[in-house]
Amino acid sequence: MLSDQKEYFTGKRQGMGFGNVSERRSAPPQVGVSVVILALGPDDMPEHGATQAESAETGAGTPHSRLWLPLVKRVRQPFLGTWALPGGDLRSDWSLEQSAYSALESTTALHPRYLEQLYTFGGPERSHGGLPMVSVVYWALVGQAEAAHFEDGDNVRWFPEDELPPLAFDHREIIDYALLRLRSKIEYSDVATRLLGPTFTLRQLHGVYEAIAGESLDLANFRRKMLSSGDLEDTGEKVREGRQRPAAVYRYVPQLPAHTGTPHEFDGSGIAAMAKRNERKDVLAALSPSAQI
Amino acid sequence: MLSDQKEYFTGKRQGMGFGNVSERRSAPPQVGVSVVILALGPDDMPEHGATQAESAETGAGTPHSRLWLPLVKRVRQPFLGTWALPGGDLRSDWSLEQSAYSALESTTALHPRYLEQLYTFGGPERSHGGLPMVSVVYWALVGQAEAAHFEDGDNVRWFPEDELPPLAFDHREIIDYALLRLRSKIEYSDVATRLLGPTFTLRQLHGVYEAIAGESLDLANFRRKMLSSGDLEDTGEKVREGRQRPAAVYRYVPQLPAHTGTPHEFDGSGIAAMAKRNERKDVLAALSPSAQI
DNA sequence: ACAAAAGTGTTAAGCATACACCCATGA
DNA sequence: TCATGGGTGTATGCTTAACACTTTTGT
Repeated sequence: MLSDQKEYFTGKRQGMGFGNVSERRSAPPQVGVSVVILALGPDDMPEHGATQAESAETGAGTPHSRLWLPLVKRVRQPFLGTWALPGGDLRSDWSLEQSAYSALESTTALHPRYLEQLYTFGGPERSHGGLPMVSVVYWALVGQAEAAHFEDGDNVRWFPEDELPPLAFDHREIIDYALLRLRSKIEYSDVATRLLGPTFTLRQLHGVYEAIAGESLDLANFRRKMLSSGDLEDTGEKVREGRQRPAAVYRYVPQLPAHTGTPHEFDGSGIAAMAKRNERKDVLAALSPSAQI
Repeated sequence: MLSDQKEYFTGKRQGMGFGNVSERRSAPPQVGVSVVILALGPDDMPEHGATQAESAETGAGTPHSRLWLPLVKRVRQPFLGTWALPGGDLRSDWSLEQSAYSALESTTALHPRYLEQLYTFGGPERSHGGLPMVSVVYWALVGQAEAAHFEDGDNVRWFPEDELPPLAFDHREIIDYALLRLRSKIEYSDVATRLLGPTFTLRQLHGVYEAIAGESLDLANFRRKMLSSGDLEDTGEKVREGRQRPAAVYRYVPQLPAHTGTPHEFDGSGIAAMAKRNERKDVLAALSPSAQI
């Protein structure tokens, strides 16, 4: 990741004079932040109409959208030229969340609808010749509309979750873990809504669940379960996705603003500050998760 | 942006002399590790026999054991003299888990039966005049027998979870979060067994669940549920706790060695290394969790 | 009218809960 | 033989899952 490479060179340049290997080994590690950014891919975007119909024909394959994530190409050793997670430094005058938000924003120009600490990775085996590095990793969800821009930059490119290139450091395992967390969390949390826009039809939400869970869910029961949760509010609008009967459009309105399982997330204060700093108040409103551990 | 950031920080670090407050604020924070250590308290230790019977008489109060945790008294500013979580430095030649294990062991001389990363805390608001600090926090469970020693040292003391003294920094919130995680995890994981010894009766296990969940569970149903999980193996032994019929003794034997929700825990390799280093192989065997996220 | 998707109803199976009951043991 | 905890049986209610069915819309 970027921060890994950076620290590597920082150590070299700064001339701290590591006398030998053992001295360097026992020195405290550097810290950085990385982000696994997830968004629904363009495969079966309902907007694209035709794709939807023909993919439904396919017997065996799942006609679901896939998850995509942006990676950045490393411009330094180790792993020069290899794809890696977006990352950056930890600033001590920012919260961890803010640092993660900043890393996300500066590499992808996206604004997440969800941001949560994933895990902190460390240990000697992940340096690969660089300086020892502890990475506080966050994972983020980006809404459909935002992610639709999908402007692959020169050093940033989106990849589907199941067709990842070789990755630097232990970033492959980190991504796998993020996907695991997402798949786990979708069953008892509201994260699915964060991959769509602020409003959505039940069929869209159903599609997200199926895409992420990887199994097909009875639409009728899904509908009932969702509606009985009381967290979906009918906007009154109707939208036609295909050529048939229009579907009701819902908005996610958490009834009990419970915690997500991580501290700091009772409110989105960290995000709020970030959003404010960047004059994007809408992000603020979108980020008030409600779920259980 | 990232490269801007990098140069920025590189320049700052090089001199090592932080000129003023704003420069110090933007410098990268230090990293450390802390541990929330939990064990069942001596309140209603089944071994003590008599206590068990009389506490059952008490109508309103819960006769359950309480959770206790060891705290250390700070010998530096800020918060000099205040109780705080055990902690230590991160060594770059150790895994995070090993560093946590080491911090735990060196302050309490205990060997945990469970160790898992809790969360990483950071941000400017937690310094309180000290250096900016990022704390990778682990939580640990210690078995009944181990914890029974309970030798309060000069600077280490055990406190019951519901009678904590004022704590340094944000350690109170950290502990609360650890308890939240424990209470959440006990419902779908095997963590309860880690608070007892390697073998236990169903009644003992039931007691742990009640103590942690805070609600009373039907013993008959609890028994069925546990046995039907297939993770309990009858050792064939019988033990009398009171003066009545002896109870069967079980051992926890996870059927599917699934993951706990955190990476690195698929095996207890980090712990294994630590245990080996300290010539305590039994710890190794005890640490192979099986649960879900 | 027909096709396709939106949306509702109905029933069976499974699981959790409550609690009645029998069994084993020492005093 | 009695008290106490160990251990089993069973009825009830709720949730889940499966799928048949009705409704709405554009063609």
